[in-house]
Amino acid sequence: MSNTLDKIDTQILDILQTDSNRTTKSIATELGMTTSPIFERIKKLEKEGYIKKYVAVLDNKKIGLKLTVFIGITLQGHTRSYLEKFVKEINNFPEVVECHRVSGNFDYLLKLVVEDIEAYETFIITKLTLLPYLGNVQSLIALSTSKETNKIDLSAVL
Amino acid sequence: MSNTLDKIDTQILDILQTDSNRTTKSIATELGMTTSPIFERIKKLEKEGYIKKYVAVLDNKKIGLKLTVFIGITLQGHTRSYLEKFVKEINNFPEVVECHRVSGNFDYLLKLVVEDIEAYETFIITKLTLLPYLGNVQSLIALSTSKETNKIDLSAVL
DNA sequence: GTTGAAAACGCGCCAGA
DNA sequence: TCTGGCGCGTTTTCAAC
Repeated sequence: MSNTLDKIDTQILDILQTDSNRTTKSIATELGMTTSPIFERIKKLEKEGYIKKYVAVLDNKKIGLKLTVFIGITLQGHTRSYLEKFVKEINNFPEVVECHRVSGNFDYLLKLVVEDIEAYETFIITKLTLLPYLGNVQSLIALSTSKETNKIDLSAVL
Repeated sequence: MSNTLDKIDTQILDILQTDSNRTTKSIATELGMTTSPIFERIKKLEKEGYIKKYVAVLDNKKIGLKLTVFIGITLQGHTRSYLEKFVKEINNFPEVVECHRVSGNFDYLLKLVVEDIEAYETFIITKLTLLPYLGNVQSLIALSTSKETNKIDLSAVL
């Protein structure tokens, strides 16, 4: 069980993060191998956690969630126990799809996907601003999105 | 072909955006139905574009891409043709996983996934700052990420 | 919508190299 | 570790209700 990925592994990962419904056979053909080793490698990649899960990617806008917003937050109190509580609360909001602790001009950066401006305001008023020790809050509303993927660049790690 | 989604559709979408390897049978059982209608609905959701694709979600850090960075960018020139060229260039960088045109203190917000601080600096120096008309550039480096998903909140659109 | 069943497909196993 | 092939299970399709 080597701890590192070879070229074939990264090629498999690259294919699966583009389309996880590809059959082992079609992957095998593309990589010039047979199904068995490809199958074994995929299972290994899953078992060792390189592949976390398989998901369907939905069309947010078509479904009715038309607005993406990023919110930069500065906190006034920084006690450890409070930070944990703050993060826990934030993570429980279903509108919040990402929560990062960041360095720079903010303490936290959130990414939200909501229906519209109203839903965004509702979130701010009924959820976010109820949290204590909130300092500066700055929103960046996505007017348009030219790229949005979670396909990461595996060529960098080859 | 109704233009809107009913409760069963959203339940199916919710299941699939959590785990796309669920069989139609297990979904049918969970929702108290038989496989056939579930199968038909899934195909319809795919065909009509509610489901865009199926992908494997990888463990960035385990694979060696340990750093997530958000970059806010202000441009100095705003001619339409330049904006299009700028976006096109940005979208071609494999490190960039998201590019949003935003309102607020920046014109664009990028999300990058790279190996480490060095790779980030390399990106800034050899790619980003070569683009003309670049104004203010501000980076937010993710120190830790407590939530990162693209599972959107379907309860809002029910 | 449901049921049931048949066909096609891909998975997973195994022996062999 | 890869090859190739076979059997099992599932998916998918297609009847009829």
